[in-house]
Amino acid sequence: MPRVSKAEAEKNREIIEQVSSRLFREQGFHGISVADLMGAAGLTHGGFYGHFESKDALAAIACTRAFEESSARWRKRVDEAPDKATALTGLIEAYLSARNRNAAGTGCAAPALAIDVARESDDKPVRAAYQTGIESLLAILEGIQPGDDADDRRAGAIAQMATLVGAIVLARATQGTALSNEVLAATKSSLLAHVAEK
Amino acid sequence: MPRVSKAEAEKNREIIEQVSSRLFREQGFHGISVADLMGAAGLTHGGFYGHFESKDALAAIACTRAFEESSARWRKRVDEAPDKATALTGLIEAYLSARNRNAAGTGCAAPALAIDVARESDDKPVRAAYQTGIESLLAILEGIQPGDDADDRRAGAIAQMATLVGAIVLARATQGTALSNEVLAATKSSLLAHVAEK
DNA sequence: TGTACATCAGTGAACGCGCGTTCACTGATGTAC
DNA sequence: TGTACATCAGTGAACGCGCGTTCACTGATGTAC
Repeated sequence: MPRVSKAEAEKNREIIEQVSSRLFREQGFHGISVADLMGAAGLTHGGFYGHFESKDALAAIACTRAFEESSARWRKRVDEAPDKATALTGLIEAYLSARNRNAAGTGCAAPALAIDVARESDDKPVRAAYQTGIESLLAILEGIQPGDDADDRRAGAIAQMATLVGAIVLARATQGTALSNEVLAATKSSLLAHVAEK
Repeated sequence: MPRVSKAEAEKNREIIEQVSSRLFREQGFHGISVADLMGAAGLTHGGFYGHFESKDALAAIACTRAFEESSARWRKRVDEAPDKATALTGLIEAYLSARNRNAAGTGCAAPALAIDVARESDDKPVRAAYQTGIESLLAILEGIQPGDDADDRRAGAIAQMATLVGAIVLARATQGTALSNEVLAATKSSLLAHVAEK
């Protein structure tokens, strides 16, 4: 069924991006092919280059979308919380849940794409997209840190981010073992204790 | 030059494993080919299956070796330190250095292979190798934690491990930017402050 | 509003390429006498 | 110690396959009149 309406073509592009954002997080940039991505979007592979310049270009777009998803979810949580401390503890608990560990495709982009991005060469567009994404998550975390000193809040947010990302990465690598649950539990209680102290 | 002596063949196998351990950490299990691994070891690709059953089998061996390298380095540091507290702070500082971030191939296997391992299916031999490796690093970290309660020491070691791994993963994904250095610095001072409190 | 036709979103075959793995072959090693 | 020969570590061509990307083609869409 060739020559679809302009509105439908735009919808198709939207679906490709959405599906890619999920599948790249699950399987990595090189773990899923253009043909599989297009197939998951209900299309055939040939039409891909009508929508995107290259697979690399789509990777950057998908990376940006994945971070936007996470940012929106974080921001919503912060807005709905009665105060900053509640927002922070709620965010930590949700992040370090079995649910988030088990669903790399719909979970935070930071742990899901980190190593893929690290292995891409500096000029690949996905690197800039990743950095922008991390900064936007950090900005939210900074906003709910305790304390008056902005530098301290940023440093605290960065350290928390590292812990959250590391815990998910380790829990996923050991998924299915007792250690995996232990990682989530121990990290969660450490972070929450640290927050409670302040 | 076919039919090399038995001793030389064993040395070749050793070189392949060593080179693979480095290159897998740098580029991931699927980021480097059998032919490239053999080439890096000074051989041609055809001889590979005389040494290993499959690329997956080598991945598990290389993963184990990479963790053994890290464990040996950690243990040496602990043995040479005047006390546990010094060992722990020294280990944290070395781990979160630009040097370690820049050298994925010779650095700790935990952050380098985590996402690769997470994406392998459960029955792949590399998953067990990764878990064993993590446990051996955790055992060392547990041994230099402050406090009398063994459960607390284990939980503390796990949380520290998550933070160390997350910081390196994030620093590598943002390598070349100011944020990358910021991640190392902020995480280091957070961990060291936390240790000093105890 | 209806007709004629240019546009172009999507199709599927094809491109060159690199992958993991296999295999017939080579010739030095290791062994039996 | 020397000789004859079986062994087998390493070579390089070849296998089937999947990859990212290109392209001639199709036929509904969108537009000019």
